Amino acid sequence: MKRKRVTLGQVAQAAGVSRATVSLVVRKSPLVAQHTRDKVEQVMQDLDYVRDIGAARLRNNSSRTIGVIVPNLVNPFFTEFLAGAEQVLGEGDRVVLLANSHDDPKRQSEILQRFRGHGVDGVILCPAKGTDPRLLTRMRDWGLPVVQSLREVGDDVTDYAGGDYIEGIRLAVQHLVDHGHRSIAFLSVTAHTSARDERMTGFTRALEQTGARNAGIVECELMWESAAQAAEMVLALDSKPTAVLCFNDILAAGVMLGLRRIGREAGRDIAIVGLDDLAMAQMTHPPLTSVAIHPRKVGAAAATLLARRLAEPDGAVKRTAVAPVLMQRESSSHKFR
Amino acid sequence: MKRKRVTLGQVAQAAGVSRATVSLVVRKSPLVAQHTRDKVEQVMQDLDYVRDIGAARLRNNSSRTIGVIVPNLVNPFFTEFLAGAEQVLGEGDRVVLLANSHDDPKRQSEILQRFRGHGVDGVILCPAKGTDPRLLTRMRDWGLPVVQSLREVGDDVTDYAGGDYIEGIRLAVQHLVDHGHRSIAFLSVTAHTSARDERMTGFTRALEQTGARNAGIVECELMWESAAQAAEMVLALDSKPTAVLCFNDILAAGVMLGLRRIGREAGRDIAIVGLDDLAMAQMTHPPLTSVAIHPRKVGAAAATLLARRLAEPDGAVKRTAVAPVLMQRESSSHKFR
DNA sequence: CGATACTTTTAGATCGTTCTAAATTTGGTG
DNA sequence: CACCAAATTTAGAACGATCTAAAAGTATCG
Repeated sequence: MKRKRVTLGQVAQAAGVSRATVSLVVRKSPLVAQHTRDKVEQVMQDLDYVRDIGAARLRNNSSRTIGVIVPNLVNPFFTEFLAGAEQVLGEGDRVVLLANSHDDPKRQSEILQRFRGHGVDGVILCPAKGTDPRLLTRMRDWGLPVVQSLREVGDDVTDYAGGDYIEGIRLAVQHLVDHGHRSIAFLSVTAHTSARDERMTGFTRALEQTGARNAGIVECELMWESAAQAAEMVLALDSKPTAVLCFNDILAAGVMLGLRRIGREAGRDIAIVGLDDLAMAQMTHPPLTSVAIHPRKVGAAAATLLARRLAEPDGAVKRTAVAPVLMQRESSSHKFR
Repeated sequence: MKRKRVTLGQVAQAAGVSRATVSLVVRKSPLVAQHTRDKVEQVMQDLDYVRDIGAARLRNNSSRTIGVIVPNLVNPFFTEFLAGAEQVLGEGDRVVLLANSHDDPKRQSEILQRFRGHGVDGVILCPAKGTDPRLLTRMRDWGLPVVQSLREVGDDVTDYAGGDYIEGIRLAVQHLVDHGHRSIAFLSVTAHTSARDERMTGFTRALEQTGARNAGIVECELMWESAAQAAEMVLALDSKPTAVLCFNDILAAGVMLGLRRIGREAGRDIAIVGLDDLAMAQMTHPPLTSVAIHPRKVGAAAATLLARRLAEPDGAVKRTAVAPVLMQRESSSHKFR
């Protein structure tokens, strides 16, 4: 029942030219005369010819296929990122091979092998936590171009696109200080990733710059339930924070929920600020002040970097940082003093 | 700089056997003697051989690649779906080619052509709104197996996996009636998809079964802002609904927000029930009663259906419906009478 | 020991494209 | 009209796997 493919050869025959000529037409080479081009294109239309990119790759080594590996397909932050990358890659007439590493380096390796087998031209990688930096040199040995994104292992060994969390946190802390807060706590996560480290340095640095006090760091898992439970621990801090800066919006939403459970209201009793500015930030109660990181733009930037790398394999390593923007809402709007 | 691929031939040479034998080993054929198998596998390890699936497909016509087309990569409902499909496909050692149709049939066609060019074994399709049913017969002519999912065009012409919205809405209406509601409004969307039609029939049918009154149907766009605005229209209905059933959780969250803006509180002044039970349903204020549709399970089911279809191309058309579950929360917990 | 029946292995064609190098056509010129 | 350069076209060998059909190796048996 499986329909047979229409091949270059069949088109060639029908158009009365050679296979090579049709191939040139397909690839829009300027070598072929206008009137043959027209004829061949007509025939391709008529026969519903579709070029077999796999067969082409066998010869010219370009599959127009990019592997994208994310650690979590349920986290909207990563799906926004993915959407941005897919968009740009699609516009470049490339196709996305998607896989979810579940933040597991072993699975991540398997995925890479699979991608290699499929002949991807390059990979956009949000490295799983605990990824061995040597993975990147192995990939270089394989001749497989990588762009890291959102997270990073190794030092400047690949191109990288990310949000600027250091600046993002500075914006958030500045905002809190402007509203009279002097004692700020940070709700962080247990998992160690570059994303976490970056935020931590951002936090200490911002405190130095503004002169506010570090009211303590509370850690929880990257799930809103866990953050809700952490609310008590935050309130129990000796330094009595008047504001909590959260690792991301999910934790921020969780902590607001937890606060309400114990009779406190974010925005009134304590200021809460998130990071990421997911769509949900506008729908929490109260609406959540958050720093927009624009994951979609980051995804688009990663795709652009990779496209450039493919065009120019030996160019200098490049980094792109998307500028963050503070979105002020009610969870931190009261003036404190 | 591009590293050369290790080929079957090189492995064969190093192991002192023919290419054909190595090919048999790769494909785990029982024909080859244990001791040659061991030797060859050792050599493959040593040389870091990776089988070129593209080249293989050229000969055996199976790329182990599945195209997945969703209309929206930002909507968590679809990303959960995607996660389920990716999971199952990955376990079957297949790989996902992902694309976003942005609910545009034209773009959807282009994507299909591209997928065709890449030699996908099959496609999981959530058809864009306005998809011409003839698309499916065209795909059949191409010999391209499809499973439709979540939405459907044409009548039983392809396999289909979806949530059972009719039953889901019945559960929701029953729940509301059990809590004393007699006059129920429906907040729907303007876009015409099978998903919408199914919910509408579900609604009328559930009303018949329970004897509750249709308090009117309000339409808005599929965005929470739009739903927030629709809140007033709902309250303005002549029939004074005591409960609103919403097309999905996004609209439900939006309408709760809109209600609060005009001084009403969901769960106290009016009951709100959503559909889908996204993660956000637990984080709204108040927490949202919703009917879980389990998009991840639907995605997994779609992948399973497609796998079966590939194994058995001429089997009977099959449908899978995932059973919905009511998740009762505070947005509808008060008893009315 | 030769015939028979497996079990393993293999040579060589093949999939649909692109590449290389050469052949052919076209056009201009003296 | 013969000749050279430029423009166009092409034959045939790749690419890396799998398939077919047949060859080579082993064991069993009378």
